[in-house]
Amino acid sequence: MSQAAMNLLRKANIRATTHRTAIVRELMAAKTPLTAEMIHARVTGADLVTIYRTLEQLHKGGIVRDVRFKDAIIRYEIAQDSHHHHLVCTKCGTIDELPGCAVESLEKNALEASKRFSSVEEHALEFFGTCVSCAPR
Amino acid sequence: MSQAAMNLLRKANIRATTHRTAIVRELMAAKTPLTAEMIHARVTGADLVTIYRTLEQLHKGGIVRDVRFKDAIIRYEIAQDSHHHHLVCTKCGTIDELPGCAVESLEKNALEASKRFSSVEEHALEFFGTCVSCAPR
DNA sequence: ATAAATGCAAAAAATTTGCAGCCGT
DNA sequence: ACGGCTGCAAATTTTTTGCATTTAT
Repeated sequence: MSQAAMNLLRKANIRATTHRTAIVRELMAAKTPLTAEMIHARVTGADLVTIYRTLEQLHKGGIVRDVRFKDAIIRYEIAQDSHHHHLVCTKCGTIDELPGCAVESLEKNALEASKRFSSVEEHALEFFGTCVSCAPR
Repeated sequence: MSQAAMNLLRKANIRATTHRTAIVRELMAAKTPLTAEMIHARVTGADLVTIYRTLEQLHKGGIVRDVRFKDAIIRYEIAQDSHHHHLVCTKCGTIDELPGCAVESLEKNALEASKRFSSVEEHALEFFGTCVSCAPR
């Protein structure tokens, strides 16, 4: 359980303290990306500042990646999970994780289309729609 | 010049005041999405609050769309411009606008892959890389 | 003992809200 | 005059920074 979280931390040369391990554990257990506030609510005892500082380190260490939806709040998810995208309900916020990603070729196209860039390393793709419970019928 | 801006506003039933017209004019002239702060710097006399309130209305009225990059700042661009995506330099922030979009089919795939959604109305796709001036050589 | 980790308080940055006055129709 | 538009001040929200204390190696 926590063992996997600790391994991730050690691999990134980040000391596996109690708080950090708990934070990574929550991220691993989550089915959707989490905000700092959400993690704070799930990890008792850790100050919100610690959450932010830990997330920053996890991000630099490549343990988590950041996700942006329509609000201006940063969400995080475990980066080791296979690269994927999300589908977000614009009414209730329900989040679905989509399997796989077919953007690789688009990434190549993007680079070819731009005269001013020499490489594309990353992309962010999110879908917004209406989930079945919010759909009018 | 401002005529086009006023037309856009009228079409959305938003009163074409001096500030609003100037805000839309700046957005139309910009080659990249603008933040509220950037617009504030370009439209003299208008309070930053007015910029925010205007952008909210423009967004609701379908005149602008919002764009998110890696920071937590909301950017806006004219929505009537053909749907496209951006390539952003992670080092210096240079922004390139990419022509066209081939995500339509992915959108269909997204919907098919999700059991909990009944429609996909929108997507956000941004590419992050390194521009030629930032590339090591 | 040395460097890192944490909490608390405060600051900063982005955005929103309340309210009173102004302005156009 | 009426309702919408705006500015100013203040509040909120999210995130960052400073500093002193605790903790781990």
